[in-house]
Order: sequence, then structure tokens, then C-alpha cells
Amino acid sequence: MAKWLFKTEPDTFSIDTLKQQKVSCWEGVRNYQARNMMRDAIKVGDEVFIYHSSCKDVGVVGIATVIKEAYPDHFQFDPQSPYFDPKSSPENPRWIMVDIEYQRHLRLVSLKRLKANPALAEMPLVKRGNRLSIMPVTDAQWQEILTMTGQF
DNA sequence: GCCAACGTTGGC
DNA sequence: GCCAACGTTGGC
Repeated sequence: MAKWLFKTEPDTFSIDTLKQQKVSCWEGVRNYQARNMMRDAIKVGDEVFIYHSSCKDVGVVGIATVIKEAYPDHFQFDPQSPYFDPKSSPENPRWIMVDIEYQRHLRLVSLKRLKANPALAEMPLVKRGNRLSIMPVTDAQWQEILTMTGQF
């Protein structure tokens, strides 16, 4: 099973919200590279690090699993939604989402620590100017980050 | 709030 | 197909 990292702004949707809901769709991905990964590679059973961005405590905060593979993100059709895309249509949807299920919180592994770890230097996350909201994580990187939590 | 980095758009 | 302008992301 593959492993991934999903970014979210906790002011909009946090790991705590996911825990309360237990399951959630992952809507609002509006980047072609991220979309293509969801479409082509993200499968039921894959594990996902949840990452909090644009907030006080930036970093990896928990784990979820994929429970539903790519299907159309209906927010793209809703003019009231911030994720509305006027160029998309139900007949030819442009954007998709997956569903995930909460697994557990992790003790925060801050971006600062991720950047300081040479074993993680190849992660898109720690590269300069990174903007990818969904990215693959290798088994080795996954284990390294788990080790950094001290929780395994 | 600032600003660097990046993706997208659109004129040509 | 190039590339400048623009909008967005995201750390700080």
C-alpha cells in the first residue's frame, strides 16, 4: 500500500475535525499534479499523513486511511463554494476527491524538524517553494517521520 | 501582513 | 509555443 501526505489549513479543516467526523471527503484540491495523483495512484487502504499548514504549529499531526477512491468533487459545481469552478460541468468534471477515515493523532512533527532531517531532504514538502498539497511519501520517509514522533 | 515561489492565464 | 502578468500558496 502506498503512503501519502495531505495538507490542510486547520482553520478550515483540522485533524480534530476529522477525528470528530471519523470519515470525511477531501474536497477542494485544485491543482493538476495533486489531482492526477488522486486519480491514478491513491487507493483504498493507503495511509495518509495529515499535515497542518498556514498556522501556528505547522507540521505532521496525524494519520488517516483512504476509504474511497477518486470521484467527482461536487463543490466545483456550487457557485456558493470557494471551490467553485465555472469551467467545470457535471457532464465533464474537472476536479475529484477521495474519502479518508481518521486513524490517530501523532505528536506534532514540526516543519522545522522535518527540514532538519537529512533523511527527508527529498520530500517535496521540505523543498524550497513547495506548494504541492498532496504528495507521495516513501516507506522509508514514513518510518522516519513516525520515529520522530517517538510513538512509532 | 509580507513576500518569495510557483502555477495559470491569455495575448501575441 | 513563448512569456509577462497575475493570483495563490504558505512560511515566517
